[in-house]
Amino acid sequence: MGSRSNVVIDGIRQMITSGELMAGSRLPVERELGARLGVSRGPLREGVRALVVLGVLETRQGDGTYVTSLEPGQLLEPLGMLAELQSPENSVHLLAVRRVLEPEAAAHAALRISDDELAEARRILERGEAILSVGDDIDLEATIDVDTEFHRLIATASGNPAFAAIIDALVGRTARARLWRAIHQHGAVHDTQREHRAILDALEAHDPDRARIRMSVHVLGVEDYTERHVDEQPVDDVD
Amino acid sequence: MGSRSNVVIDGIRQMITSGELMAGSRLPVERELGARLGVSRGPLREGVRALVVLGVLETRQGDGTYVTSLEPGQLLEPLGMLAELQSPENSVHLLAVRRVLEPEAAAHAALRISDDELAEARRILERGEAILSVGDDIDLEATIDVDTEFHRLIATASGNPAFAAIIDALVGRTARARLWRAIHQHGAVHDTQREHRAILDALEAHDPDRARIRMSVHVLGVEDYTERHVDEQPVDDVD
DNA sequence: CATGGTGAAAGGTCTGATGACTTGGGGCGC
DNA sequence: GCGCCCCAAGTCATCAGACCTTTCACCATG
Repeated sequence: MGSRSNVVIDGIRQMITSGELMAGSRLPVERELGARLGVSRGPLREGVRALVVLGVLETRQGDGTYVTSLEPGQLLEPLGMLAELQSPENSVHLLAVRRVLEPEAAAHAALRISDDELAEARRILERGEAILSVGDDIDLEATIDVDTEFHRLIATASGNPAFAAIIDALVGRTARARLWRAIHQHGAVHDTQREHRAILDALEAHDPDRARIRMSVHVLGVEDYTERHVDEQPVDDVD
Repeated sequence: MGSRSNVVIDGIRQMITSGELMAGSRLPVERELGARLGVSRGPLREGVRALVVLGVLETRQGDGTYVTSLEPGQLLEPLGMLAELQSPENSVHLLAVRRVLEPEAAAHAALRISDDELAEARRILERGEAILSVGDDIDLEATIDVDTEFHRLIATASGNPAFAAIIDALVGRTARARLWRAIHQHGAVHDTQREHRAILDALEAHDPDRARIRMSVHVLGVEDYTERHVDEQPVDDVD
């Protein structure tokens, strides 16, 4: 096994679960922590860096190393990067998760969404309509942004940070450029906008059942497009 | 920003998304890769180690560094560790995710579960019944194992690796010792076993609707226990 | 042809030195 | 006395070099 740095990871993890380190706590200095775990600074830094990437620790140069808030949103953040590395065939599997989670999130959101959030959602969809009203030459990037923001807003409004974090990760760029190109080619961008509007209506009415169903239909449609166009050429756009 | 090692992570990630590195590919040697990314061995190793922990890379001493299969199960593995770091208040949020995902996974499993998997599920539940038949002095650890294995088997049998990976992570030790102690104190361990049996019946009948409902009820029950006992004393058991 | 040894190559670890950045306090000017 | 600036100590970030451990392939030997 890649031993020494795993010792570091396990050691720090146990220091947290045992309560010795709390959220926001500052860790001992590198040299001291290394001595305690029986490793030198090299492997120690490797382990710490890994936990930083996982969202468990946070280092501030010139200051020290701290435990993060350990909130779900923080810890599930790396999930986004992992979703991006998925091959198109697996996008179907990830969309299946969305199809289950997002309607539920929408239902929760319908019950507890605030007026401010509703106003924000309206603003997002108005931007979407402005983009579509220009005619044939649609700004695809902007359309994707609108879609992303709309879904994330609902996920957040659900009040469940775990929902929000997972949906956030899955709504991310996963095969999105290719997908939206396909949607655009089939003139379905207006359908998407209409579905978004229907979801918003349900949220405004604070009707969880309608919100759930509208969201289900919406994600199902996206899923259909994905399944139909898995075979198309890959688009390598770096972010 | 924690600069140099992030350069490494982004660099390797882009080498993968750009197709330069495929699943299973071998990376250049440390010194060469470091030279190419403009960093020395230290930060390079930090970045590589982080990607190893995320399940993206795999190092073999004396051999080289390779890209993993990049399958969802592989990449979502670290999710388990993150779930363990959650505070009890957040357990409710994680259980809400289970309540949504597991019934769907059970429905899928009902449609596609194999005879071998059904046999395995029966064996697991028989073990559970053996544990319960001894009388009052129930082996709680073994009971937790049975529960874990049963849920994971169904998640895997769903055929969706993303479902399986996320459920796997959430079914993990999250506040489980405390939870099961509460269930045991209320004499509800037999209820759990009975619910498991009902789920298995639905799977054997390949009836997705029944499987979904049975699983819903089961997880809902667990959720109730959790909500009722969040306030109890924490149990610090290291794995 | 099979088998065992041997060495090159790769990742793993340690050490020391240096740079970059943050923080807090002390000194200086007003 | 008050406030501002500057500096020095502490900390993480990086680099460089050396050595250890493990793996794999080639080759010599039986």
